[in-house]
Order: sequence, then structure tokens, then C-alpha cells
Amino acid sequence: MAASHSNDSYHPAVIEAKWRQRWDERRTNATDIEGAGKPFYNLMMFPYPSAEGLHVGNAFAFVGADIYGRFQRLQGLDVFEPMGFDAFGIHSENYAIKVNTHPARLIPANIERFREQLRRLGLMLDWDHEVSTTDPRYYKWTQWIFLQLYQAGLAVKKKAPVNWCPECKTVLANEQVIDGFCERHPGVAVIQKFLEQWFFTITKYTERLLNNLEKLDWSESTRLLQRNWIGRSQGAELDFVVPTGGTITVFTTRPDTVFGATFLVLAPEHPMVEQVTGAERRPDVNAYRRHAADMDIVSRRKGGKEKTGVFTGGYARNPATGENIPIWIADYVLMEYGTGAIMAVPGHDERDFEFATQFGLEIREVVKPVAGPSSLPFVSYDGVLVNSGQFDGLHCREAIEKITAWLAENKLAVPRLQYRLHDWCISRQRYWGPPIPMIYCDACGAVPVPEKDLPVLLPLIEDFRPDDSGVSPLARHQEWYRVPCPQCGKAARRETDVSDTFLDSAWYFLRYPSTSFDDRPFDQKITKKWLPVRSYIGGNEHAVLHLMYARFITMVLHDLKLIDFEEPFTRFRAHGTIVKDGAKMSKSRGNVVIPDEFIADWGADTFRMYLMFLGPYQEGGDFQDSGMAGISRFLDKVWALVRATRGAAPPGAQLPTRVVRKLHQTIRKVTDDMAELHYNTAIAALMEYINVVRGGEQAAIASPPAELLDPLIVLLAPFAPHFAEECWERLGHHESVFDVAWPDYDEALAREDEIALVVQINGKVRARIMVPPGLSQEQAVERALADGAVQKFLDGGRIKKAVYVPDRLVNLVV
RNA sequence: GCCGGGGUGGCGAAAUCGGUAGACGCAGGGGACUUAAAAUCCCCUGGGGGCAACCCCAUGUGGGUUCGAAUCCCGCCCCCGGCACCA
Repeated sequence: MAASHSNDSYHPAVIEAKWRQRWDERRTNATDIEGAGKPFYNLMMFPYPSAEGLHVGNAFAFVGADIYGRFQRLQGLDVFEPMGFDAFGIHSENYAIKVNTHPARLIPANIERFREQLRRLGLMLDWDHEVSTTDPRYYKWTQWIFLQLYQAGLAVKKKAPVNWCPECKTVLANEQVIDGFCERHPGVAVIQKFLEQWFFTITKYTERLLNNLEKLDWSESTRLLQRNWIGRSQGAELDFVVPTGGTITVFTTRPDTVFGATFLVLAPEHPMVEQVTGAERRPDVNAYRRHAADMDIVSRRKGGKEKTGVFTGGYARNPATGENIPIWIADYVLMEYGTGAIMAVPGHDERDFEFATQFGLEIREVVKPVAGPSSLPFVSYDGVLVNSGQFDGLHCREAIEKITAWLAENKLAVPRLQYRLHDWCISRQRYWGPPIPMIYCDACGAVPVPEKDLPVLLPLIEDFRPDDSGVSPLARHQEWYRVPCPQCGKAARRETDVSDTFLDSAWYFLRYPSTSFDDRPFDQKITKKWLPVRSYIGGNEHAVLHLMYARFITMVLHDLKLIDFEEPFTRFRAHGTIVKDGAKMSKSRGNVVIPDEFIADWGADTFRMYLMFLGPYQEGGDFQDSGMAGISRFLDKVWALVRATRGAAPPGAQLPTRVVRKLHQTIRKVTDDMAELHYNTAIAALMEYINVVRGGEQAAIASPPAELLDPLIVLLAPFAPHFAEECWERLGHHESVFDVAWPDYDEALAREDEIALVVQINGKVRARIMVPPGLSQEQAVERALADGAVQKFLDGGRIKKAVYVPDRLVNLVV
């Protein structure tokens, strides 16, 4: 085929098509799930199949993961590299509404397009194990997982606020609320509404989710994001007794400042508000509570806005000073964090300071800086107590313990850990998701759908759009909605909410190896063999939600004895992001890179390799159209070398030392870099190698022997798989280049026999001398002194000291 | 505001247990080949000075530590990401 081109030059389109077909025919990329001896599960984040098609960010992520998988395969492992589609969810649904087409009709076409694009990228995917979250064969088991959690008491129903657009009469996601208004109705203020929703009590797993992070081989950046998301803070709960009856418990991380607590602030929804409000304050308090309740969740939580609040008329006793202090309500205190009430210490908290200043409340200084003048609010821990009775003079850290212990004696304090992480609300008042498998019966209450009745199919209704009826789309379909109670048989109703897409993706990696079974979500034996995942590569945009939920679901399944590991991903690496010409890619800027165009113009191998060359993989980089040319030239040169070879060197022939040495150095460098995902420098090393083979300033090798080319092609194979296969074949091999062994290097052959030793005088480079490696300091100094330039700069000065870094430099201090 | 990551030639970037700054590539310049062009090949290419051997300056910015700092420490500026009234 390629021979039909007159000059037999490199034609990517021809050889890429040829090898894609070969791989299919020979089942090169299929994994023997049952028989594999050295299983290596190489996972990448399955995409949401958008209508726009695969974007360059997907390509970057997948290619980087694929290269790692191919590298592991060449190391002799049985690599399993599956792919699937995360096609449920609000993105698909909103797009379907926009183009007025049912998502069930839209998605298959999108998936088909993605599959083709993924094929063109030359990924080593095993398509026998494809997964699609919208397939009833898949979401049956998503529902099954819900039931497992329900039965374990980890799925509970509770009221929670949602964003509600009075015009759409539907629930909005936070990102659909723009400055307090509906994205579709810019004049309509979004309000919060309380709905009964299903929650997974992930907070029961907080400590484990946090502590396990220590032992995971994950990108540090990802672990940090998770740690911050969990947001552990250590403090105490303090009791403020209300003389007229009741107690208000506050959470604080600064019990040391309790002597400065001059008022309390409750969240407007706090249950004690009713009780402490005085009759004359009631109209104002009620008005404020109504105002807070009407706000959308996003605006309500927004910081930095002007503080508002009202006095309730009630008082509570400060447990440290014994004084009665006023109780206020304000929306800067959130019901869902801590106890929904705070002790306000305006002298030492910026928010309380702002509030006190605004409403003329007392500000008391109880901590003085260790050094420097006082200036309130002083929020640092680096201070000593004042105006705090017997605790005066104590350092803050010490005072926290002492004061907590002192109040604890009188049962007014208890040490406490508080977390930012909330329970996971999985209810979505939408259409495009797996129905939550619950039935409500007037007699029996909430009844789970029996396992034998799974899946609860999502009906293919045409009016999937949210309308002004005020109920979920599914509730409008009586034939689906009305169902007999599985327990008592009386008329009952289905749950009409669907589950969050993050539940779909929280277990997909468990399904891939087990796609040939429909009677169980994952096979025990196969799961034991292939999991946990050995390498997971993806973006940090999923660092907290997806990765946290996947860890949580895995822990639950472990505790239910369904799997024998509790962390799903042994190793995770976050890749970087790609920008274009220094700016973020966006449609409005018109700088979006469409992979298809570059693949059509340059071939997938060049495109893959350029993506990996444009910057460090874990940091991302700048995509410049002109960059493709360099890689293309590089592959052309390799191609020319392969064409020029006349096979193995004749027996006894001496290979050029310089090239052999560079080859071994290159194998070493590339091997090390691949393991660390340092693809850009690995490619640079391959370029350096061919520059040496081709001669550079020295005489070129007209016809390099196979010994110098075979290893190069294997090193290149993970980056440019089609190209490498073609070269491998042309070099006379019959097996796939991915079924051979990664080359070994010989440390002795890689060693230089002469190195350039830098000679510094007083830290400035003054000469470079060629010396054999391994000199002692005395020998090095002696050689340096023998150099003319060195003598000139020493200018007869006396050497006070010599610093020698073996084989690198010698520094003479005069 | 807080927590991360980053700032190096005209451009993308190398080099961080402190040890030759700018590997590799792009762009640019010069030359070879060609009737010519493209492609390819060879050489040059951080700034300044010098006929030259060479010298001086240079890793956001100001200090510091060190024989020696892109790398470590302190202050400041800018860019990217995350969190954001979390008590």
C-alpha cells in the first residue's frame, strides 16, 4: 500500500488506517480477562459524550494514559484499557432541551462519533468491555448500589434546600443560578425551597476518607484538594445557657477567646430562635427569617456582602464571664455547619467584628499580640490572653486546652471535630438519570424496589422537559408513577427523582472487567484479579466530587463484604490543562483546538506526540499550531533511517561507540521518564538520539544497522503506535511491536569515557577541561591548575579552598 | 481573603537532595541543492562589548544565606487553579 507512493515517504493516513485494521483483525488490544497472568488495570476518566465531540482536553488525557498503558504492556504486563460513556445527567438533558430532541435519540449518535474519534487517536482500548451509564444493563446495577446503601442505613431521606425558579417551576443546579437569577429568566429571582431528598451519609466515612489519603499514591495536588474539601477543624462545643429556659450550643475553634464573646448569632432557621425571641422583637425577627428563606442558596452563602441581622430580644449566659449577652440572628451563620449558632468574638474574628461595628455591639480585646501593637480584630493564634480572669498571660494554643478543660468540668464544653464535608444529596428532580428505586406506600411507607424488579426502567416519554406543573417529569406519567406496593400490594407511587450522575461514575471501574455478566454487577473472582486500579489518570476538575464519591462507594462495598479492598485507585495522577496561545480555550475566543482537524492534517501519531511534547504532562502547556511541524520532521527522519537500513550489522562489525553510548543513555532516560509521566523530556531524548545517529556535526551513518534502530522503534511505540508498527514491520519483524520487550540498557555502555569538568574560580566559570570520569579531588585540582586559562585567572593568588563535585566541577577559592 | 501551582531567550520549554542556565523543538538569519520555489541538508541564533582569544550582564522583583542560588530563607508584584461569611 505505502509502496504505491512513488517515493515511499511517510503517509500517516495510509499507515494509520492499515494498523487500526490490523489491530482489530489480530485483536491486539483485547485483554484476556480470565487468563491474564500479570493484570494491570489502566484506567482513564470516561467522557461525557457531548454533541461537540471529543475535545483536545479529552485527547490529552487519554493519550497520556494510553502511553502509560502501552509502556506497561511493553514491560510485560497484561494491560486492560477500557472505555465507556458517562451519558446521563443535566448536561445531556439541557442540551436535548435546547435542540428540542430527546436525549435518548441524541446520545447514541454522540457516542458513535466519540467512538470513532477515540479509534482515530490510536488508543489501546479494549472495546469488548465498553460501558454506557444510560444502558439499562448498567444502570440496573447503579440502582442496585442504591439499594445496598439503603439496606445498610446509608441512604436516608431528609429535607434540604434547593434552588427553585418560580418561572420554570423547577429545580436549578447551582451553576444555573446567575447572581440570584435564573439563567433562562434573567428577571426572575431564584428562591430556596425545601424538598425531601435522598442523601448518602458519606459523613460517616469522613475520618477514613481523610486518613486513607496518607497512604495513597496520588498526585499531591489531588490529595490536598480532597483534604481541603473534607475540611477537618478541631475545636469545642460550648454551652450558653438561656436564663429563660434552654441552652444554645455553639461550635468554635477558638475557645480561648470565650471571654471576648459579647453576643451570640444564630442561623435564621435555628430551632431556638422561636424560644428566645421577645414579643416586641417578633415582627422584625419573622420578617428577617422570611427574607433569608426567600433567597437562593448561592446568594445566601456568598461571602463579602454587607452583614445583615436582627436582635431577638433574648439573652444567654457566657459560660466564662457569667454575663448575659444578647442573641442575634444573621444569615452569615449557616444552619448546616457546626451547630448553626456561634459565639461572636468581635475582637478576634473579622466577620463578628464587621457585624459588631455595624450594629454597635461591644468589642472586647482578650488576646494581645506576642509582639507589636494591638489592632482589632486580631485573629492570629500568636498572642497571649488578657481580660480573661485566671487565664491571663497564657498563649492562645495553651489557653484553648485549658479553657476547654475548665468549662468541661462544669459540663459546659466538650471537645469536638467538625468537618466541611456534607452528606451527598443524590436526588435530582430531573428526567435524564436512573430512577431512584423506591416506592411510597400509604400503609408501608418508603419501600425499596425488590432486586428482582430491577432495573426500574426510565420510561421513554416525549415530554421529558420540566414544565410548569411543578412536579418532576416522571410524575406526570400515571402508568409509570402508579405501582402496587411490593410489600402489601396496595396502590403506591414510585419515587420520581432520578439519581445524581456522580453515582453512575462512582462505580464504573468495577463494571468494566465484568461486562460479560448481567446477573451480577461485578464478578468476585475477576474483581479480585483486576482491582484495585493500578493506574488512574485524569483531571483535577474531578478531584473532589468524582474521586471522593468513588472512594466512598468502594468503602461501602468493602464493608458490605462485596469486595476485598477499600480504596479503588492505588495510583492516581492528575494531568495538566492545555491552553491555546497562552489563553484558555473557549468558543467565544475562537481558539478551540479540534483534534479531528489536526489528525486529518498531520496524522494521529504526530498529534499524540505533539500533545505530549508541548509541556510537562502533569502541568499541561500551550498548544501552538506551529509545534506540530517539529514532531512531523522528527518522524520523517526516523522514517528515513528505517528506509536506509540494510538490516543487522555484519558479524564482528564494530558499531560506533558514540552512538551506542547515546543509545544506552537514551534507553535509560526514556525508561525513567515514562515511569514518571515525563513525556516531554522522553521525546526530547529520542530526538537527541536520532540527531546523534544522523551524525550532526560528525559524519552521518549512511545506513544505520538494525541494532541501532530496533530499540528506538520500541521506545517510540507508546507515543506513535501506528508509525512504530509500520517501522517495526519494515525492519523485518512479524509480531506486533507491542508484543516485544522494552529494551534494556547497559550502565557500562552508557558511561562517558571523557567528561567536561568545569573549573570555577571564586564561583565563576573560567574553564572547561576534558578529563576521564572518577578523578579524586587532588587529581582534579591538579588538572585544573595545569590549564592555561585557569593560571591566568588565578594570577598567582593563593588557593584558600577547593570545592570538588566529582565529574561536574571544581571551584578554586583564592 | 485563605490554600495550592507557576513566573527562565522572539515563542513552547529543559535544568530543582544548590554545582556548566537555556537540552529538545518552533520561529528567525546565513549557506548548500534547484532554472526557480517547496521540501531536505549544514551552520548561526539570550542581551551588551570586542578584530579576536575572550569579558560583562542575565532565570518576575528587592534583600539574605553560601565557595557557588533558577533551585534554599524573608519581603513584595503578577498569572493560573481550588475554596470562600465553615465560626
